Amino acid sequence: MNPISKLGLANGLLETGLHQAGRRLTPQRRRVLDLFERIGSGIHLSAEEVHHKLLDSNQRVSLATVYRTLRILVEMGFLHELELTDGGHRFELASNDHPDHHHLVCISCGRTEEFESESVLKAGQLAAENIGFKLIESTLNVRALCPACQNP
Amino acid sequence: MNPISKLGLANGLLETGLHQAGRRLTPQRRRVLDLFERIGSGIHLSAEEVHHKLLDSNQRVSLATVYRTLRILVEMGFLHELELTDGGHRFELASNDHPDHHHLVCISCGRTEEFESESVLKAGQLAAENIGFKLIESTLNVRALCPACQNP
DNA sequence: GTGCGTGCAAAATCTTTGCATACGC
DNA sequence: GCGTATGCAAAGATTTTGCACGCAC
Repeated sequence: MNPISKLGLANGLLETGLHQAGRRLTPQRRRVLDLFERIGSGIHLSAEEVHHKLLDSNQRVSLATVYRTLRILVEMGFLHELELTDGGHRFELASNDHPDHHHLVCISCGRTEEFESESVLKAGQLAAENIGFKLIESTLNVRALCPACQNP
Repeated sequence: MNPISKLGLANGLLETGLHQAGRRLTPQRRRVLDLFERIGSGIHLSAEEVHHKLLDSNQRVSLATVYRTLRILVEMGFLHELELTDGGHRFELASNDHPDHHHLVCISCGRTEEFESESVLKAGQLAAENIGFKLIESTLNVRALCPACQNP
């Protein structure tokens, strides 16, 4: 799966999904999703960072529209919204290559790594079933100290 | 372990811990921690809610002090800071009865349940070790649909 | 052409901070 | 008494909203 085909695929899905919801495919919405696909999965951006990166590429999108678009893309499943321990929310591409990955965050320097775990998925599924919940997704946030911050 | 003895214990720990850090045990700090102990573990409050509940009990503490105190209590390990999917941050008592518990959140109505899982803990530990991180704590957030919201 | 989406600026939230006063130690 | 903590109000940071215009359909 090369970047070109992924990009085309996602744009098609984006258009279809928007139209089904009575929404429109605008250049701004395409620009936001394209940005995430260009930088690849596993990168976490804040709304502010998305805005700046777009401006850097000469793609003018207002910050308010970035916020509105991020919310829509999360709602449609193209992006995941992350709640790591620092301030504002961050967003990343919801990639099929890494369907259910988790985050390790260094509480000292903020360095973030990702990992996957089948047993975490199963444990979440089991816990949900036990009380009649239907699992949608689960994310494990591990707060830790990275090697550099363990030996200052 | 009854509520009285727990309350006394935590207040002693609070005082000792504060003094070790050159800080002081003030009525405001005691009020915030007492509130969390009165309502018990497993309840998640926002700063705003803490403030209102204290006012309801005729315990005047300014909102700014609530924020400052919550940060200190988290830092000292008396409270856990949660990042569930809705807006602001929430806090809960860090109870020894439930050392490492996780959260199931209904994305439709916000209903929140807790559960524990040894395998989640192990998976986080393993992932941290693999890249040389030292685990501090891990929390699994499961987004799901509760029974009521599955059958509207 | 219709009506959703955008940009702008203002508003709304949520949280932190500066400073004078109060009080724990 | 010394120096931290508080309360208040103002500032910051982040996110949302109202409105007129533009553009996707």
